[in-house]
Amino acid sequence: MADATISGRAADAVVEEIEREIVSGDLASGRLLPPERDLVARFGISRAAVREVIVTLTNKGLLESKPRHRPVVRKPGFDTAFSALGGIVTHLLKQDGGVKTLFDVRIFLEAALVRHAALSARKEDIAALRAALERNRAAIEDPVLFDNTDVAFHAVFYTIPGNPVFPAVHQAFVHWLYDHWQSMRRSPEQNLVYHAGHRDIFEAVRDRDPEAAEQALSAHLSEAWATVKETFEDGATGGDTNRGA
Amino acid sequence: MADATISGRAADAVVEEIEREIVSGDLASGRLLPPERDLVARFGISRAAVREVIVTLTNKGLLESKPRHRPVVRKPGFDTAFSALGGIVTHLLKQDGGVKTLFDVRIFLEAALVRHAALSARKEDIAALRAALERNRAAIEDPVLFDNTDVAFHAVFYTIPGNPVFPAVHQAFVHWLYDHWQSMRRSPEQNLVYHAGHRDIFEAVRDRDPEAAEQALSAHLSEAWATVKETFEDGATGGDTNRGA
DNA sequence: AATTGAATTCTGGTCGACCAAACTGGTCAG
DNA sequence: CTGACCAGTTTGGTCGACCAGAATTCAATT
Repeated sequence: MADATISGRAADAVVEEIEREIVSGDLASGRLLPPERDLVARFGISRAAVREVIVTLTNKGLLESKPRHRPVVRKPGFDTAFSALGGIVTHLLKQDGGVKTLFDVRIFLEAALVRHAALSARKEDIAALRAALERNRAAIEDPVLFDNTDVAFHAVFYTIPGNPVFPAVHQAFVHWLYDHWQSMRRSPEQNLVYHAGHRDIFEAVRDRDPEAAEQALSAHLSEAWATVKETFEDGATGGDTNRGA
Repeated sequence: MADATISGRAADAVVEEIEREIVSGDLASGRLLPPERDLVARFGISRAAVREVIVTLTNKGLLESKPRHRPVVRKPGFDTAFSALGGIVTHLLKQDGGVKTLFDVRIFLEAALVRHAALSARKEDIAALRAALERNRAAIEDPVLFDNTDVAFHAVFYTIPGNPVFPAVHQAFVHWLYDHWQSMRRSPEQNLVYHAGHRDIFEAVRDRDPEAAEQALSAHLSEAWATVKETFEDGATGGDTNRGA
């Protein structure tokens, strides 16, 4: 499968070995990978092959290699996994309805999360939402800060299920959509509207009304979409996402 | 970003260029990538660098390179994106509660999908579900076929929203969980139970009852989880055992 | 003694050459 | 005329060497 990719190269065995060592903790996260030459000696392969191994592991997200430095070991987390997607998704977004497609997914997922929150949020969760909402309100005048608090507010919903995958997904969404999101520099008036959306969502959740919460979330994001959309629909292809297969 | 992650190398510029060409269609999907030497000549870099480019693109999922053959261009799709995750997720699953974490996500997402289906499935969708259910019923005696029809039944829900991301996600789930999934499920009696679960879900969707649908799905998958769980909980959650392969 | 800067060494980046498998075509036997 | 075999070419895989930037060390100066 994914590991054995499709290769048959000598490098592959080494890739698996290093992967094992990283996962098992023999190569602790944060540590530096041994110098390429050491690996050459250890595995009896050429430097080029080692190099290939490093590139592969880097792309897999298990290593973080800066231009001229030793690669740093990074134990994989779900967030790591999603960041590995980055490259491809970036291109997918450029294709026809890419952004809309992704945004739709976000709406869908977040609607479910909000519903879930309305049904099973604990007191602490509600408190966290309230706090995030307040910070969001306080930042209405500050474009940048509002942006951050906006993201933070939504982020809370991704943490409520307590499953590490959701925050990772959220992070990925933010990352991927950030450019578009930002193209439409927000005005205080706009922020006011968004904040109102957040408030509606919060209140519905607080009142334990899943339907209303989902509805509010849906309305809020659809609204946001309508605004974002304009930023890159100067002459769009018109194709509307759906019905792909 | 993925670009910037490793960048600094000469190879990076080439990676971006090739990426562009693939996305733009200049390098059509299915075609073979030009020989490495051609690229060497064209970009004025060494063979090793070209090689690195190819490895990178392969890992990104834009190329499919078999051991001793010319790489094949693969236009990225959302499915491609998820398959890129494979390597990491495979390892994540081996860590402590990895499988459960992922399975929970599946339950969560699929519950939302089922609910969505109950609310907005079209006639064709219902018909597709009915057909899938029937095929599933007919296969109760056949372990392998049942497996396939089981997956196929669930798959229908992922297609209903009409967003290409969901089928890709489903495919990824199946891929990642398949091993565990397969460790058990092989008795007709068990299949009977599962089919009943499917039927309950279908009927709820058909009757346009989102609550019941979600409930049925949740029960069905939780049940499946309970069974799957046993297949790898012989010793348990705590110590992470192995080193082994 | 502390600091700084230059020389040394270490390490990653790049390259060109060599090897072996795959592909091509052309020829010869049936 | 057809098909299998063989040689030449193409092309990917591997390697060792060389280059340049980064880290380290150590000594000279303040």
